Amino acid sequence: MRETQTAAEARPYHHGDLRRALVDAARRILEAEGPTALSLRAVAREAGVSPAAPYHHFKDKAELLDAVADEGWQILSTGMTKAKADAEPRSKLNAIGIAYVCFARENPALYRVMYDAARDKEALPAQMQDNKDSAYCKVRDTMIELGADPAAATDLELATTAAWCAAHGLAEMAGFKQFDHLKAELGGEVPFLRAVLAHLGLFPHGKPD
Amino acid sequence: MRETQTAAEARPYHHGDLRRALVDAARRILEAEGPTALSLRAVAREAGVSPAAPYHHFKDKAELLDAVADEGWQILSTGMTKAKADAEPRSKLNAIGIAYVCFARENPALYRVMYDAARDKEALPAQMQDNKDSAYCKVRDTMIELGADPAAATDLELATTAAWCAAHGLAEMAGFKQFDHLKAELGGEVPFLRAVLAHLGLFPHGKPD
DNA sequence: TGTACATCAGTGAACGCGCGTTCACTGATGTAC
DNA sequence: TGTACATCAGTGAACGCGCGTTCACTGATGTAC
Repeated sequence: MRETQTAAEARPYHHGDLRRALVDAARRILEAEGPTALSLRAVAREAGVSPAAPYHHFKDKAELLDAVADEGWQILSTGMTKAKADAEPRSKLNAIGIAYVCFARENPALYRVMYDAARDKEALPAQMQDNKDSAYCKVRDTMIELGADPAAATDLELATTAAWCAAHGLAEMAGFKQFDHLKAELGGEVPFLRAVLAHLGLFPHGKPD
Repeated sequence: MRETQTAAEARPYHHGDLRRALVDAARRILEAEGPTALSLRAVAREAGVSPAAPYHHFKDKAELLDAVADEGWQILSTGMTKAKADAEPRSKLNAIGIAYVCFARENPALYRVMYDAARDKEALPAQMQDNKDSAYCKVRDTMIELGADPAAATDLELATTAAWCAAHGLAEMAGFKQFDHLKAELGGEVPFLRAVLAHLGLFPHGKPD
């Protein structure tokens, strides 16, 4: 398996799949040192190539970051799909919400890169609204399954947006120390997340747990 | 009025209130060029002093940023107080929420600095939980006024947190192009914000408008 | 009221740093015949 | 199957840049006598 290769490891002159290796290296840096450490040079270093090598695979730094962000959205989408499949019908939306927030909490640096990339374009990635499998459509379709009226298009979009906002807000806030005592009181981070989402009304949960 | 002075303007060797001028300069840069342009040197330049001058007033860059963030929290708090005072009793919470989101949307760069500073400390500013006049306490107290049980401490905190998350999430999402058609359909940005908050259930509104 | 002097709040030059990007190059690969 | 050659994917040195911070300094201020 090549994707966990580190800088010093021997490799032929031609890499084979440097593009892939660079994205992986970027994710390793994100996890270990956070978003501020994510420079093109650092990524090349981590992948064990010269600072110029990435330019054969990405036009510039932004394009690399876009690729990293893209992968993040895919992973998130997969996690949401799985969470939905595993949940009982009535708690599907709740499960998706928890999966979303947990992804953000487990990959905070990656999550930030995803949103920063989106902010630069002033748009969330196109796959969100168009792609049938996108995270956005998953939330919307689940709302319909739970009884939302698919004919009331504006209302449905507003509800989906509201749910997304709530999850995003919670994802960004959940790390603050202010909430440590609440987490302790409720028995952990996930119960805390569930409790906050429950207060947001949008996330009905069937039988708890 | 000194606070709008620009770099070239004549001024005596001793500035008078350089600390104030630096914070103002930082805010001008934020508004004009965004958070990535906010370097210590740029702030000094904008204030019309040498790059070393700020060090007589701030230990380092982070301390200047903290001061900027602090001012942001104060302005936000003031805006929320005013919004609450102006609203009818039953729509006070809704008014506070709108004021919060509008502040963030009108000062996006400042808002980001505020949260980045908080993230670095892994805590929202102390004034939030302790200070009777803080934004956090304002939301909580308003919830009590609207009928929340002040004896159910955990539940009250969860509800306040949920409201905060929703507002923060909306504040960060509202700028994306995806929502342009919703804003158009609903007649502007503020109606859109109201509609999303309404879906979040936490923000009861008395008579609309 | 004047003067000596400590203190304060600036200056401007310099430091080392890591960054994104470009360039001329070279080693490896694969295709045409 | 062997060879010529175009193309691809690397190298490594160099570019200019702006950054945060430090330093020895100096001009202005205010206080003690």
